[in-house]
Amino acid sequence: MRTDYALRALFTLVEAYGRGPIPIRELARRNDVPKRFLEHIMLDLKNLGWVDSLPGKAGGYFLARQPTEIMMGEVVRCFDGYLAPIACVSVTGYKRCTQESFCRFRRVFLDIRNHVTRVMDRASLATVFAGAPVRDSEVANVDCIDGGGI
Amino acid sequence: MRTDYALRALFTLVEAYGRGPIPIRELARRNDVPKRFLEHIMLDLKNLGWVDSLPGKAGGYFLARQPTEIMMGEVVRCFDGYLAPIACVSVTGYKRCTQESFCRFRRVFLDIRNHVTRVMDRASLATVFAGAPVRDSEVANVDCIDGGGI
DNA sequence: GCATATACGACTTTTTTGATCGTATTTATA
DNA sequence: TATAAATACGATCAAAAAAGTCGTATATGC
Ligand code: SF4
Ligand code: SF4
Repeated sequence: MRTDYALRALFTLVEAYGRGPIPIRELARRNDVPKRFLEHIMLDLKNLGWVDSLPGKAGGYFLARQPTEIMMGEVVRCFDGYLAPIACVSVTGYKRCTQESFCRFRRVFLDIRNHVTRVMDRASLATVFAGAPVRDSEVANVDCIDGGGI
Repeated sequence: MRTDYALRALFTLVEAYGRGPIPIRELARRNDVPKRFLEHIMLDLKNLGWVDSLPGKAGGYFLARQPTEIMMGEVVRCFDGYLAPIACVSVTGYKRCTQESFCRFRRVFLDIRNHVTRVMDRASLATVFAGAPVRDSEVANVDCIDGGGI
C-alpha cells in the first residue's frame, strides 16, 4: 500500500501543481489514506526531494519538481526497493542466488524486468496524468493465449 | 520464495522427465531449498495435479503432465494468487479500489499486467527449459531511458 | 520386519506491513 | 504576542503473511 498511497498523493499534487500547498488532511481524505500513515509517506517524499512543504496556517504539501521530471519508476523503486519481479534480476536491489549459473526460468523474469523498467522509467507523472482512467472492460479483456485469468 | 522454490523443483523434474522419480532429499539438495519446507510445496504441486509421487524405497516425485503442458503463468498464479502487479488490475485476484474511476496510474499497471500475462502464459516448462541461462551482462545491461538502475 | 520414502497437520519464528500516538516545531494572522 | 493550524518525527504497536520446523502416520520394496 505504501507505494500506492505515495502515488495517489503525488498525482493529487500534480493536479494542483502551481496552485499552492494542500494540507495533508485534504490529501488523506481525497485519496482514502489513513492520515497519520500518510504523514510518514509524505515525509519520505519530501526527503527524497519530490515534494516540499510549508508548516503553519495555510500550509501543506506541494510538488518540488515539475511533473515532467518525476518518473513513476523512480518512485516505485524508492518505496519497493526495485522494479524487478525478483531480486536476482534487479540492479538496484540485486541479491545473488546460488542457482544463477544454470537456472532456466530466470530469463522469463529478466524479460519482465526489461519491460517493466522500459515502461516505468519513461512514464513521467505528467505523461501518466494526461492519460484517461482505465475502463472496466480493459481489465477484463485478457489477450493471453488461453484467455484465462490473470 | 515459495513460488521460486516450486519452479526450481519443477524444472529439476523437467530435466529428469521420463527417467523415474526423484526423492525430495535430492530435490532439496540440488536446488538449495530446506527439505522440510519443500515437502509442503511438493504436496501443493501434487494436489494441483502437476506432479505425482511414489512412496517407499526408490520413490520420489515426477512430473504428472508433459512439460509442454504446464505454463509458468499457471504455476506463479497458484502460488502468488495472481500475476498482476496490483490487485485492482487482476482478474483472478481482483480487489476493488475506491479510486478506480479516476485513478490515472492504474493504466501503467494494466500495461505491465498485459505483458506479464502474455509472456508467462505462453511459456511452457519445456520451452523455458530449452533456453539458455542468463548471462551476467544481460542483467547489468539496462536499456531503459536513463540507463539508470533497476 | 526393516529401511526409506511420502503425507500432513500443528507449531514456531521471523519479517513485513500498516497504522497509531505523543509531542515538538513552525507559521499566519487576529 | 497569543493562538490556531499546520508539518516533523521518533517510538511503538498490532496484525498478517511468509518462512521454516517437528512429530508422527502411512505406504512401498526388498
Ligand atoms: S532460482 Fe533462478 S530465478 Fe530464482 S532466484 Fe535463483 S536464479 Fe533467480
Ligand atoms: S489507487 Fe489506482 S492503482 Fe492503486 S489500487 Fe486504486 S485504482 Fe489501483
